[in-house]
Amino acid sequence: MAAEPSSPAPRWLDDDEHEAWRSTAMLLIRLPAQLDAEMTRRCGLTFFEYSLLAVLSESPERTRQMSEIAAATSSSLSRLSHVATRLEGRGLIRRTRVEGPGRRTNATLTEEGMALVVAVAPTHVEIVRELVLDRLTPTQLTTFGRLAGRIAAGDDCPPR
Amino acid sequence: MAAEPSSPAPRWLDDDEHEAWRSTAMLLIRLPAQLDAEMTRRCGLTFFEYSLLAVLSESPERTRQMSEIAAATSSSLSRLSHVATRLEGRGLIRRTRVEGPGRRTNATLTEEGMALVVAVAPTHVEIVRELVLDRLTPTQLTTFGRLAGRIAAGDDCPPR
DNA sequence: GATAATTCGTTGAAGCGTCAAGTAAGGTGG
DNA sequence: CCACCTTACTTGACGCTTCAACGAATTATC
Repeated sequence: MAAEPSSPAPRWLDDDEHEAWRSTAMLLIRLPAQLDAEMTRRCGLTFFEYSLLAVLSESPERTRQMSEIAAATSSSLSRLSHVATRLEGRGLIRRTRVEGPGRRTNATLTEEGMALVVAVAPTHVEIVRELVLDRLTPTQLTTFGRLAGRIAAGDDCPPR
Repeated sequence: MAAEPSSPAPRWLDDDEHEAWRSTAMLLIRLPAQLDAEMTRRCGLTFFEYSLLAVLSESPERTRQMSEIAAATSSSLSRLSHVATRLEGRGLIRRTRVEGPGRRTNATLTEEGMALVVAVAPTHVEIVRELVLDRLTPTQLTTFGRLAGRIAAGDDCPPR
């Protein structure tokens, strides 16, 4: 469990970097937990579940192929499949095999699912405002979004 | 599972807000997963485990009370306790009851634990650089850190 | 000086995500 | 036309986090 293969003198963080990293780490640790907690408490859906339903609600026919949803939500197909099983059990979505070439599966938002998305959407934006957007000025927010995007873009993101 | 008690017309997001939120959400979803994956792969420790060991390594006597560690790592006491059990099993830390008033427990970094921290620290900073710091210019990084801190500060953080 | 309340920590069960393997449906090359 | 590869999705087992309940040690209350 040693370090990397022959490390060439580590570049330690200077004070500015250290401070920036501290704040960033704090954000990464706390925000997701807060968002998820509030969503679950006030909407009965995890953040990921809501995202999934929202993606479907914006899709033609409220329908989309599983692998497309996975890409849209940055999740593994496996995770999506598990969550879809649960949401299907709750009657919020339905899965159907797509006729034609390949082994494709579509997920469709049911009426109940659509009703739920409509019902909780206001609460969702409110939570996002409380915990993120309203904590910065519009100018700061734009700046933050652009920088966050640059970090997240991760030209790499190795083929997981 | 309806919306909030009598919602007063939701303030939907404008285009700028929407874009900022998209980037932020992307960051919150991807970065933690990437950081954890790299840490586990290259260091044999999750990010949280490393943080815990690092906190101890910087403490006097390499020792600190459980509840203090929980606060320092923004984790629940329960989570910390489970992780401590595992790390203790690996011989990286040791727990001892504190004599005196109250029911306090100290965690101490063992020699092996300290050796591991020293060994993987360079890899840890390298990962942080690759995935975060080196993706922005120093100026951008400072700005980003300040804004992240403002969001994460969350004067609220309701009594969970 | 018992009862209750507070603080601190552990534990077990349940839920969710990941990983590795399996399944399904077509395509490709020999 | 059959062995093999690729893409798309599912499944089961395992590990980690959370939640709720409990246990330990002291202090406050009556």
